[in-house]
Amino acid sequence: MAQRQGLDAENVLQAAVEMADTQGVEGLTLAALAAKLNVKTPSLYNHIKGLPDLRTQLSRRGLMLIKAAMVDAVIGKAKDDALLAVGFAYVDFARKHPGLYEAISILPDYEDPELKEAGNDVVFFLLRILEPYGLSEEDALHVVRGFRSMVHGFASLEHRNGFRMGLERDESLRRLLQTYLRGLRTTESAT
Amino acid sequence: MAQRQGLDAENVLQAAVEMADTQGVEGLTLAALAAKLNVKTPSLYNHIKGLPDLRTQLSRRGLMLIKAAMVDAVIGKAKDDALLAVGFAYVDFARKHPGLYEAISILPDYEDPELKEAGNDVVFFLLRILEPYGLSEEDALHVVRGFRSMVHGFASLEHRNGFRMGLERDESLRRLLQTYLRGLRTTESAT
DNA sequence: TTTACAAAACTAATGATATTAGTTATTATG
DNA sequence: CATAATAACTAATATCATTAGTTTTGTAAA
Repeated sequence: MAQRQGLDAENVLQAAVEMADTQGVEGLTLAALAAKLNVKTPSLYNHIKGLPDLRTQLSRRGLMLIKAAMVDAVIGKAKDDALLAVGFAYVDFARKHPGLYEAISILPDYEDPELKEAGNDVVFFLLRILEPYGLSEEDALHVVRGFRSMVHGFASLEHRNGFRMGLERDESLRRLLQTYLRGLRTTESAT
Repeated sequence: MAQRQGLDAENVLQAAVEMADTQGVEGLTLAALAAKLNVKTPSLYNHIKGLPDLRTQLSRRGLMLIKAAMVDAVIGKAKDDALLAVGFAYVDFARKHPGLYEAISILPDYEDPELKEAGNDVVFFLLRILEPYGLSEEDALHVVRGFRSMVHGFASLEHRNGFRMGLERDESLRRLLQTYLRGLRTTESAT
């Protein structure tokens, strides 16, 4: 016994991601993770600080990946096309990585500086997409909040089986975003 | 010892609501709840089936109360005014009862029939508010999904401290809903 | 090649939690 | 007043996370 399994921090995080995506964040326990890695639970502490730390790492990784997906989606697109693509990329990420998405949205540690920065990154990214609209800074920030609310709300409800009617879900998202964007065109900023 | 505390199911649920609203759903443990009620942990099992059951009850109670708040908010209002009021009632409920709101949105038991019904109730309520718009049934259902996504997303992000810019949050919500509603006015259903 | 050190795994122990079984005490009812 | 229902209790078990201290293993230096 005591065969080395060649674990390292990245290894463990990878396994945690898989486990979260299949079992949900609730189901990600150190006991189960250790079993998956053919190791006793305390051995994990050579690679992570503990469960809260692991969850924070999960959030960071998730935020990094979802931002990458949004950046990728927007290549070669501008204005409404770009925003629509970003919205779908966001929701698709949540579909493909439910565990990571939970980790993002549950946000174990509000004060983690890396998480704060990654969050701000996303906001700045959205602001840049909004540049061509020529909004004031304040207006743009409100729009960013609105956009985040829409896509997060949609992804979150969908994840929880909140949409039970037999109705195309992609179509619902498309209409939501397009209706909002249409409203934006006919806007005089505040009412 | 063994003084009766006069507990019953409603009592225990009330205490659980308070604890969830102050400590968060995570912080609601049977051990802490029992301590708050001056009772040993196993005594709680005379009034609840267990922790999962308690959480389900919390969800049911939350859904009931948030629907009541929305119904109340809409009295004497119609169309855009009504929808705006409902949106604000929803978000305000989440602000006043963060624990109950968490319980609603985490949805411990997808399959609980009472929860299903309460969820459908909310959808039907929204559909009735949409009646004056004269939408087709399909269009209306998409709008309901959109509306729920917006208000849930907003409430959820706000709850998680997702809005860190120093910007009026009520104003962000107002603009989000109004922009969407404006888009709805200029719509030809599908694109 | 051998030795020595760092790191990875282990065992053992502790403390929190939920849950179940079985017991005692209290209250209400016949 | 007696009895039955029930609310509370104690004791026990199982699952977690976590810490301390030990053993093993791999690697790098002598």
